[in-house]
Amino acid sequence: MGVQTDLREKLISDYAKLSPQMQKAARYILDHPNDVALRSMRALARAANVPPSTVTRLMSAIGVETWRDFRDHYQDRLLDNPASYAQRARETQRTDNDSNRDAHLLESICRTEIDNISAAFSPDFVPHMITACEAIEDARQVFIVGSGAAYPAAFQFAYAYRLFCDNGVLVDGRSGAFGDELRGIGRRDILIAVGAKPYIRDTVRAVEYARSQHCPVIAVTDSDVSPIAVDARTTLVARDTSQSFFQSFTAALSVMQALVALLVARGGPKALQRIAAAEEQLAVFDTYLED
Amino acid sequence: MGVQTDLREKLISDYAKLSPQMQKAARYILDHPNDVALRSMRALARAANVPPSTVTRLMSAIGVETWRDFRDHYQDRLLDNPASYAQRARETQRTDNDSNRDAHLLESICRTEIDNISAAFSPDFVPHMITACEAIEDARQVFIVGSGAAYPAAFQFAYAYRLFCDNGVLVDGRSGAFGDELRGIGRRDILIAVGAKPYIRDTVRAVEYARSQHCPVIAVTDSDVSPIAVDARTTLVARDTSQSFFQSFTAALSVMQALVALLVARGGPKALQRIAAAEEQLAVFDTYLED
DNA sequence: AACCATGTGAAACATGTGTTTCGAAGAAAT
DNA sequence: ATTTCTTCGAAACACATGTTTCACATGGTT
Repeated sequence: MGVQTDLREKLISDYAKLSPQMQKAARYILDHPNDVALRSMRALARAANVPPSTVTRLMSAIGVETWRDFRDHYQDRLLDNPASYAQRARETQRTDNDSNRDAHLLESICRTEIDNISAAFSPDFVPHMITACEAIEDARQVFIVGSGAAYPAAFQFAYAYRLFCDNGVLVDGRSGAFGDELRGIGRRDILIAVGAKPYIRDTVRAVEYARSQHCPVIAVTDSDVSPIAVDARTTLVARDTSQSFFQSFTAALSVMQALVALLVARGGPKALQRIAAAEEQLAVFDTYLED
Repeated sequence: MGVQTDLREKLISDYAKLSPQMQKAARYILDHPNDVALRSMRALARAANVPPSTVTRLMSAIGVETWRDFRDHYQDRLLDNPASYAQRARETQRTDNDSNRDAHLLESICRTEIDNISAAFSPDFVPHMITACEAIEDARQVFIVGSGAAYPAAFQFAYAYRLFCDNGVLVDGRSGAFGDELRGIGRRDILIAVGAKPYIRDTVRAVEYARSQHCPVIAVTDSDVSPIAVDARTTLVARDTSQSFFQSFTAALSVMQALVALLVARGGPKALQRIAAAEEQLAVFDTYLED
């Protein structure tokens, strides 16, 4: 029985009693354990935005003699836990009892999610993404529609977009019917529609309505031939392959986030300025917890 | 420039052409690859019973600029940052002219997202996930709270959970204040709280209230020491590292989806049956588009 | 023999490392 | 207001690190 329990636990349990700066260091260590094993103390301190002395002090605060002891602990941990996917998969398959079936499922989910995202961000994807950006930048109003499981992705875009542009409209059917929210949509607007099979009727109808009003559509969907993608200005394909019964909208969410990031990057300092203003406003409303 | 294939191969193939002392160093490196990642060059030289200059010479003999490059390579291997990562990153960095900046950004976003998901599904994560499932299965009511950028993840879980269980409550502050929705929460319930830095006050307050009512909490957050995770029954850490200005809740969404998948898997055929019923109901309401 | 070529390790070097010290700044208590 | 007490970061420190330099040795070739 080791005298020292796991240093990570110690760090967590003592966290509340540490001084603010030490908390910053402790938090960085908890969030980036590999940095402890692989990088120098000073480098870690820099990354955590803390002077080196704080880290030394943290060591004695949690009862560790020297940084070296601490680092050795993390190095040992790194050597014991091979992070390799292949190795993990092999191990879980080797002992296929009941408790490991869950682990195997999670492993499989993880791989699928990564595959989906990788596929979404293929090189062919870039020009479509840029086209979408241009369309959004030129639009008078930006409507976003996504129902059911696709709603999170639509919401995410609308939420982030609102922070630096005020011409976004999330069409979620909450303020009355879909028709109300889409009123006045036209050729100078853009509709971003998110959805995968099984396609939700409301979403498809919104797309059809927009098309009838000559409003171009950006489709974030699971296939180039999805009903959402018919006659779309651009189609961003985000696979929803899932290990479970449900579709996975992880890739779609990721694409939406990437779209926002790209818009901000193209918007330059002006966009950043607006974001700063929005953040300040949120701070005024006491939305966030102070550190 | 030719991308370096695995340095280990290079070391083996050139072994015969090296001078005796360099062979001694090379042999030690081949036998103790982890020493390269974790120990210093001088320490490795001592262990190999060779002066430091020999190791430096070995570096240039195998065409590596500096010991640091060599060590980084071995560190990446230890972390199992698949070689394809580094390779893809270098390729995109290579063509870093102005026209490709967007492509580079997207590439970088993709890599970060994958990192986040990988980190979230680490092996240590499995037991926490199982604990969370058990807590949910035993709970009378399942409250889900997540504001701002975390809302998509919370919504996603609530939406999917509703398809096979009817004791889920999404606390979104829409039907009145947070307090109303949390009314009656107690020790037999469970609260799933999603949030990352900067922490939204309402979410933290919901967690504190739940705790004050002795209701256990499952925290899906960005750190073990997040205010949301204080005294939590289980903490599922989902990093939100992002290339853009915004946090990325992709990993959190993925974790929530995995939680649902696991619950269904553990629920067995009964859960599937309920899902089928729910789907049928949706079909009755003409929600989906028929093929 | 003299000569080059090559292999080698000790020492020098600038920089980086982990730790300690010290004084300032602020809060808490008297 | 004065005194503790804590927290903190800059600077100093002694040592380690990766690299380069240089002198010396060895062995082979003229």
